[in-house]
Amino acid sequence: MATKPKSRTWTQDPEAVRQNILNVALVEFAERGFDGARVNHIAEMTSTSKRMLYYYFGDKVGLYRATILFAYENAKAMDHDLELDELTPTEALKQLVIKTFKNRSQLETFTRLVAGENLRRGACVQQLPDYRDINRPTLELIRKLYARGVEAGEFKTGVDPLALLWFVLAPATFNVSNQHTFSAAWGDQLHTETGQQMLCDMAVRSLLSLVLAENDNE
Amino acid sequence: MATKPKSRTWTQDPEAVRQNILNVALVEFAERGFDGARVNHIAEMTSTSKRMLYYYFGDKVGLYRATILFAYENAKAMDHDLELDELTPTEALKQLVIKTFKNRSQLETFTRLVAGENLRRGACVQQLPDYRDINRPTLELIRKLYARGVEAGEFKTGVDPLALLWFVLAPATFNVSNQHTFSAAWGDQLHTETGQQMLCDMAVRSLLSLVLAENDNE
DNA sequence: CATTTTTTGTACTGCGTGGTTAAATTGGTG
DNA sequence: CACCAATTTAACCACGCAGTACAAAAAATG
Repeated sequence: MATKPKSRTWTQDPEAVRQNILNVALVEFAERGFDGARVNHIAEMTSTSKRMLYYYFGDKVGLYRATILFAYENAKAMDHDLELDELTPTEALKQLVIKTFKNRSQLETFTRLVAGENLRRGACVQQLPDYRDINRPTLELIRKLYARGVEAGEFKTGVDPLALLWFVLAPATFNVSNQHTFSAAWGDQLHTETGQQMLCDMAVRSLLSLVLAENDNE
Repeated sequence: MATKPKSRTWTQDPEAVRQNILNVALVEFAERGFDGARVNHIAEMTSTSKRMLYYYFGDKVGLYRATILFAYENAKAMDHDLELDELTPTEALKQLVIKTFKNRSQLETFTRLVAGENLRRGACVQQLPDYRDINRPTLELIRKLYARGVEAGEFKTGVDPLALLWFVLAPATFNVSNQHTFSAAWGDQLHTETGQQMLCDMAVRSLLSLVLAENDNE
């Protein structure tokens, strides 16, 4: 596992320990939620001791806060591999929906963490000063993409980019964060390989229907 | 407040007590999640004592289970006031989306409870024998509606009713269960009166785009 | 009224929790 | 080595938690 600070320079150590703790905490908080998470359990899973959690993060809430930021950094790192600028607006939007949809199900941990934070009514993220900054690029991406589509005559005017973003996130998020009650209620056909393919495809089409100019096949 | 049997006659009313407990427990579980909920706190809010919680429901999990069933019963009661049979399929589907969307935001408590249960990976609902039965009518409703639409030539064929249901629930659910992180990230314009109106309208249009026959533009 | 059965209140318990105390260990520097 | 500051360990604590023991009071039954 994480090779413990047995090396010489202790100055670099704290960061490795911090990362180790955050990685473990992320899993625990995402798995059990803030209230369900146990500091003791997190401590046991790290390669350091409980005292170190408090040494570095103060208390449970402090650790939780740091974990959320950590999770967003991780998640945002994935966003960067989107290369949408070279595609036509329509194709780019399509890809964005698909990527988002697949990302969220890969990043189940992240999605669960966010769901948990919503259950807390965003108590934590509201107090993070740079939360908006973290998320700004996402909206900016869509805004530009939409503007490009309008300019190219592919998209109709008057659509709110924020609402567009909302409709990109909604299916992708719901797909993960409600899968269990949905499957339990009506079966898990939609959470098979082919089911997911279908949902993703439908998500694309339904979103495009909101932005495509009317005269598309005329 | 519920005038409890203080000194005099017992007024043997087990059912009322049960209901009272469930109402309080629903709020607590929805508010704080299973792990965050406190049996003591629930007890204090009822007009009876903690002992009765255990008398009627065994333990915390038992109470939670009963609460979930209770919440579903409450929620399903609202579903019944939909009178879709007299509308055209297209209009009926439209109304279904709108009603679902508005219902979910009214039933925030219910939605939060479900979100919490998903964080538990549906551990509870999976063990409820009649969970599927409870939810069956919802899918059945859509199935019939869709069949009616196909028959009337308004809907295209080959659409999975389950996926349709999924796309009815996704925006309505996301709207509630992710509102806090979304607002914190990009502002709350979408959660104002007009914003909600817009989202609801877009939800309708995007869903219809999935089912309407191609020859829609008269 | 005596007896049994059901419903409620009081007071408690054992344990796991978040958090802490205080000292030991380590590496760097003279 | 002596010394200091950064780090780690181990034992510890107060408290809140889910759950219970016990039985009084009300109803049901005779």
